[in-house]
Amino acid sequence: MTCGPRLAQQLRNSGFRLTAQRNVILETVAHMGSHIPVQEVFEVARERLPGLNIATVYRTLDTLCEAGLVDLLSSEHGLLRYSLRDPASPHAHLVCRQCGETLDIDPGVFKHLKRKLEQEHGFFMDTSHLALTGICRRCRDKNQE
Amino acid sequence: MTCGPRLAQQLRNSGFRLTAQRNVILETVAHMGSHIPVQEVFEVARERLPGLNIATVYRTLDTLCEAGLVDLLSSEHGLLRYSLRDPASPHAHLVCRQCGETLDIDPGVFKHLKRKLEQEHGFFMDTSHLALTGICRRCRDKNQE
DNA sequence: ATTACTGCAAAGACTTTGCAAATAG
DNA sequence: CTATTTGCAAAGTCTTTGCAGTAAT
Repeated sequence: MTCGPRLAQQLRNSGFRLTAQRNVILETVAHMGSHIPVQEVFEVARERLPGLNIATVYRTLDTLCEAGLVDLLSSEHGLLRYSLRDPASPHAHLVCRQCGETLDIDPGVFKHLKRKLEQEHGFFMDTSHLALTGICRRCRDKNQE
Repeated sequence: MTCGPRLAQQLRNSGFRLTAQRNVILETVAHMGSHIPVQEVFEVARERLPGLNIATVYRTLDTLCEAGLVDLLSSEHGLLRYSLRDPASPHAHLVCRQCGETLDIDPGVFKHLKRKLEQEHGFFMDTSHLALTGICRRCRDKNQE
């Protein structure tokens, strides 16, 4: 992956020290996509850094948030979930409330809605890392059998 | 309030017993609006039912979910939040991430988006109790000073 | 009379914190 | 060298569960 070093540099520019733990955690998040629970970051990162402690993962993700590298997202059920913040390709997710599958979509579909909310309510909607809940086709078909 | 008895009846029709605790909790949720954390339901309900235990509130809200009377929502930070499900007037919220103010809006604005997601991704979006994050006009103006 | 429901207390899950040892800069 | 960061363990929060007593039907 090419974004690892770039992100690490970005972290240093924010005045944080670059440690092995932060490096691995950052790369882990970068590889795992979006809406990742802390526990999963921990499990994957620990494979590369066996001594890693989960408290460090919590602290590091918080640090990465401060540095603007990841975002803390709202979650379906009391768990902290993070996503890599990627200004180059903002995106949104469709999460099936039945099977949990998530689809990444282009946030272009929100243009119409966004404009409408601005005009009608003076509200400027965040369209990056938005997660919409619903039912995917497969589950829906299954339910109708 | 006129919806109390109606909701209680609905609970019974789902095969659950109607107890004082459930009655009070149901009315509490009905009065408190949306995105209410469990702890707040507990505090308000306990004023009317001093012996009430918070475990009962957790269990009851779960029951009310099963009965389809309330919805469990996704929350900004590891807390369970519920909203009354009101089939007569589904609605969505615009939440300002800066001042926290929430605006209730008509879910009609999602029609276009909903259709698009169905056509392009086979995804059937939930449009009741949706909460969108963004910046309200007031905060935005303030930020630009 | 039955069976579901509640309160209590204890356990569980997730997250945060204090502190001494380790390490980046 | 110095200030940050880490691992560990302990504490803190929020949520769930077992069980005996209570109440709804």
